[in-house]
Amino acid sequence: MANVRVSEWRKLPVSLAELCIDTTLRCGQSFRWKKLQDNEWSCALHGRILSLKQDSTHLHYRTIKPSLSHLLSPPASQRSSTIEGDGEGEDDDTESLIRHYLNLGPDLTALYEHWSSVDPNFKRRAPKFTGVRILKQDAWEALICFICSSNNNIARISQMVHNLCIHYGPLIGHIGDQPFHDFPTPEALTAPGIESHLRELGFGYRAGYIAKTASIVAKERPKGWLQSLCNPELFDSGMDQKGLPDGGREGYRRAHEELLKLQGVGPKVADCVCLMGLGWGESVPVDTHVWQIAQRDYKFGKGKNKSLTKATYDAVGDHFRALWGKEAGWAHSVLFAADLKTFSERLTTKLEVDVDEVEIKKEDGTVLESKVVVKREYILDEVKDEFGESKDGIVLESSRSQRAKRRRLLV
DNA sequence: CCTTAACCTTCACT
DNA sequence: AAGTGAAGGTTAA
Repeated sequence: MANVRVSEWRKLPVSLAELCIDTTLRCGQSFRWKKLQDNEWSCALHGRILSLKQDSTHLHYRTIKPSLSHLLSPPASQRSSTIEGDGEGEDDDTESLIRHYLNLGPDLTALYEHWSSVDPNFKRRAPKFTGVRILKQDAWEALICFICSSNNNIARISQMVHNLCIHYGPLIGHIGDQPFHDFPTPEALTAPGIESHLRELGFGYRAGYIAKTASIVAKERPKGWLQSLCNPELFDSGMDQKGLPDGGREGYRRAHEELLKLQGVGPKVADCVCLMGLGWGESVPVDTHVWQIAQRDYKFGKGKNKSLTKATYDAVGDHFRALWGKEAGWAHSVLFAADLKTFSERLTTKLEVDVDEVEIKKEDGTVLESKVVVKREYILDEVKDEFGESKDGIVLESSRSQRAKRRRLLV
């Protein structure tokens, strides 16, 4: 196998309120992280495989880098293994990469407090979704990933992105037999015949969008064009709404406008790129989920804003910017996460556990089998308007699958 | 400016 | 078991 350098585990002090990787890496803002083993997340970034895990007080990380020294390395007989120990010294830039990518600067606890103080709905929904941090992803990767996201679900988006990386991105290394590729460059995605190939790979109509957008970015835009749309200012505590215009700052509006000129990029995708790739905190992507949240909790969907037209789209964003302030898109992502089916189990709190003994008998009363069945009762924690019918807030089954599981037990 | 239909594919649910 | 609808939408008419 290839020579690689595996670093030791290192750690940064981070509380779960400031960052919860299990939520942040699954909430649909990034699509390449893989959970390989016991709560260890890995992804290829900037020429290395970065692995993360966390406990209640620290974020732990390590890297696997391809070794350049194999060109002049001693014969295998003189080495104990192909894996060398912690090769990095003081020149390791991994910590700064992590701080940047995970956007560890902002005081998330303070931000949650602010959003809670101005919005009772946020205050009610957010407690079970703490530690949701907006990542600073590569803008090009975010652009292509969110082009893939149209009319799609997170599982398939992740599969499509994986396919992109496998076929067009550079191989960085392996963990076990799992290959890790970095995200392909715009140039790589202008390869001849890429559209039909992507169609074969199951991208559907998005194949054309990706091919066209890659071509525009690689050939019709100056180098560094996408990065030039970035928010230049460092994060300031950002809780002042002063100086935040209705439609957001000028730089944000310009970035959004520029992105709309690409293929397969509408208002929602452009906002995702602005928020997660370009650092514009006031960007509020309004998708079907957020539209439903806006109707359910913020009185949208009536009168002038009956359907999600462009005008309504802007009105929803403006409403949230006025309510939450400069980092409105961040607050929006917390509520979005709270609405994902992936996390729906968190909305139900175990109320009690009943243990029943069930006997299976023949007609004559002979006991064939006796087993213990655990019956769970759930109460919806202050959320009484979704996830199943609630009777006085009490729901006997949290989901259909729960019901099916129990039926299986009883048979 | 608003409204519709078409667009690829997968998967859970009926 | 085949059919339907929705999944972090965008485009063209």
